[in-house]
Amino acid sequence: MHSELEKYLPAFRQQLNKWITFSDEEWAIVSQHLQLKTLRKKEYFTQAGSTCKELGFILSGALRLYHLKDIEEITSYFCLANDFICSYKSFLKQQPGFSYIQAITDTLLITFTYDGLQQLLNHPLTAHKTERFGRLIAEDLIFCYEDRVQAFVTQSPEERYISLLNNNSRILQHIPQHYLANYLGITPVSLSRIRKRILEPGK
Amino acid sequence: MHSELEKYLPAFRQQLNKWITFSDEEWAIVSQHLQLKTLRKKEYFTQAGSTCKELGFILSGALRLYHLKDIEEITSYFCLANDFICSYKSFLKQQPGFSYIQAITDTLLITFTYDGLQQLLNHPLTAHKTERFGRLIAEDLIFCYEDRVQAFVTQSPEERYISLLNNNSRILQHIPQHYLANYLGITPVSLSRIRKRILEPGK
DNA sequence: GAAAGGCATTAACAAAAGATAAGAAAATCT
DNA sequence: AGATTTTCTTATCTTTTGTTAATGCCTTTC
Repeated sequence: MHSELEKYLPAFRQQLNKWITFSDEEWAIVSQHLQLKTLRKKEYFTQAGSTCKELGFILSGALRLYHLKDIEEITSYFCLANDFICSYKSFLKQQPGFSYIQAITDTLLITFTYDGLQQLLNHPLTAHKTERFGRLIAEDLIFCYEDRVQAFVTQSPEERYISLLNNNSRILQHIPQHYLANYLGITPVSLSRIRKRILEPGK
Repeated sequence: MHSELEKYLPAFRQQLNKWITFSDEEWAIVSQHLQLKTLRKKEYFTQAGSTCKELGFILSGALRLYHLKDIEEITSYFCLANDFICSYKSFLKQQPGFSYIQAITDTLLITFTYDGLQQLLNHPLTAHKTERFGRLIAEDLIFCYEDRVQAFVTQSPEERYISLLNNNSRILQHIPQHYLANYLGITPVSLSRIRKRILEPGK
């Protein structure tokens, strides 16, 4: 039986080589626990109050992670193609989380379920590499957070926006400005002013 | 031969149970790779430009992590007793980092060297648990960063200070205010004003 | 014990950000 | 295409923060 999923497996396996390389034998086991998931624009990967049951890898599309403050949605992160996406605390502790993860555009993902991952962590043939894989993914996220916290601590909102322009312009494409403003820790109105300041250096 | 280190091993092993429990046999191997390290106030655990060679666990004392912006020191994090401390990116990639980690008070640590940890990761008796231990430590750090980034994105400096008072007052003791101000992403002058606003709600 | 340096507070001013509202531009829907 | 949201910009006003500098307190140092 050949599924839609199989079309994407080789590309996914290729991407995983950034972290870990599975042998054919190992891959046969790992790939049993993979699923394909499609999200239409505005659909949710996970929501506050529910437990995140999957770790996703984005084949195409974009997602945003947000929280509610009072009744306002505040976007704190974006994930694009070839990123992993997860409400980590909720997923790893298997307890209800506080994050919403929503598709910004139609999105295609490959997912591990929590149970599938536990099986891989306990299977003698895959335990070691899966454990290492989990560690490496977690470490990558730490590097990312280190940079992000450092930006908040050492830079002004304007400086943060400029470095986003220079270093991460991938994020800027296709993402509404008011989400970006949240990401930078400011209001949409303020981001608009910063943009104007940068574009009109005279005056 | 009995060393100073041995005095602290049982307490350390006890603390590690939060993450992972080593059998006596495993512990015999793990403990071979541990070292005791003392830092006097203002001494460095690691410095920018050099590669962080150790992962430390704080038995007593306090450290701050800071970066240089221009010529100014900006404190982005604190670690206290029973925390792990490391310049993670530099340590994990074994490449020169950009962080200074300095003792705020006299500090006592137990350390793993990078090489020691690699040996544990490759030793058949300890590989699996050490790999998992590394993953769990990394995950804890992620939970911590998740909260920190969310604070920057959803809260004003004043709100961040108030939640620090309520949730993390452990950090407030013994730590100079100008370091705290950096941690909150504001200037020391501004923190002083916030404190005044809170203490004098009238007016 | 006196001097020196570091640290928190306060003040005054400039710059930036938040809040609110209104209007323009763009995207979405039927 | 026309209509309806949604998003972005602009304007006004208030609040907060940054900057610089001065003061007083406390700790360290000799």
